[in-house]
Amino acid sequence: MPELPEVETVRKGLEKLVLGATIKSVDVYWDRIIAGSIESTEFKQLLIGEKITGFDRRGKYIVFHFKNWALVSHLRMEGKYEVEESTVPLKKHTHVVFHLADGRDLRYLDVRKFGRMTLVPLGEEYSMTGIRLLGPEPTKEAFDETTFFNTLLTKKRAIKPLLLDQKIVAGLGNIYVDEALFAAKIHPLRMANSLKKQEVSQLHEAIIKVLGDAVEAGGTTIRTYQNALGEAGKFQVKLSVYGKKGIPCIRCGTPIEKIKVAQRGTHFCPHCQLLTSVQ
DNA sequence: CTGTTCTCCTGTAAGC
DNA sequence: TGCTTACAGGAGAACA
Repeated sequence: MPELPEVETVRKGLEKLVLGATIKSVDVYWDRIIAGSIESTEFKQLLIGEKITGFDRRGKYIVFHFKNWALVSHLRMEGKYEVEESTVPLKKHTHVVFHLADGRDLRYLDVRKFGRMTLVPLGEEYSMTGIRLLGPEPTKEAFDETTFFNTLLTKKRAIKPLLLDQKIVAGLGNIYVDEALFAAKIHPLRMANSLKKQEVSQLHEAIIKVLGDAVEAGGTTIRTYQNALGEAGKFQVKLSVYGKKGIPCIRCGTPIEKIKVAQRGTHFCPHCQLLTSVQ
């Protein structure tokens, strides 16, 4: 599933392939993909003749910029964009097609139909629901360690679901949360307000590193992209715990365990990530 | 206000 | 072999 690194890779791919393109018409095959107050009928009308002037990203949201509008797109679990000549037959699970003036299509596909795109007047893209309440980007510059520590002190909740909440820090999903907690040697069920300053410091560093490394890995394959956006990068990222149930921990050899935390599959090393805080 | 559970979706894998 | 059931999960709504 796309988390921040994959979304950033998709953004770069879109920039490379369709920046400056003009939309000739739009087809929507699954109305619920189009969210917000502008519904699909109006959505299709308003985008006719609009030129894509830029692509931005905030957390896991991709923001298309037009002269008068912004299109905020969230891929959720399995959303993806593809660029094809408009003569190429549509694949199964194609829900939105932007026909471009140059004869190509920008197509949105999504097997589970969880993804959403919202059209808003230019200038309102960062104040809309979802994007407005996002925490800082997980970078050294934007993500302040002291603020993070102080926020965690006020939260009586397990650390994993808290990190999945995009209000604390933007961009983490189920995979990279497990990876960051493993890197910081913190058990996913530890109460946020029980974490010591040193642990929060390690976690802060791990989040920045895990996501940063993955962004870099995604970026290395960008040149190989032709039509599909955001797929190739995944192969470059090597994971330590996610999906490694039963496999020896790379640090201590103990088999990785899988449990459920807040309905999510959660992977951790029972030896490196102790629940009892004996530090 | 805070924290938890439910809901949306469909393909894949497991179970009988 | 073929049917049924469990599972995967981001984020917003509904609920406690």
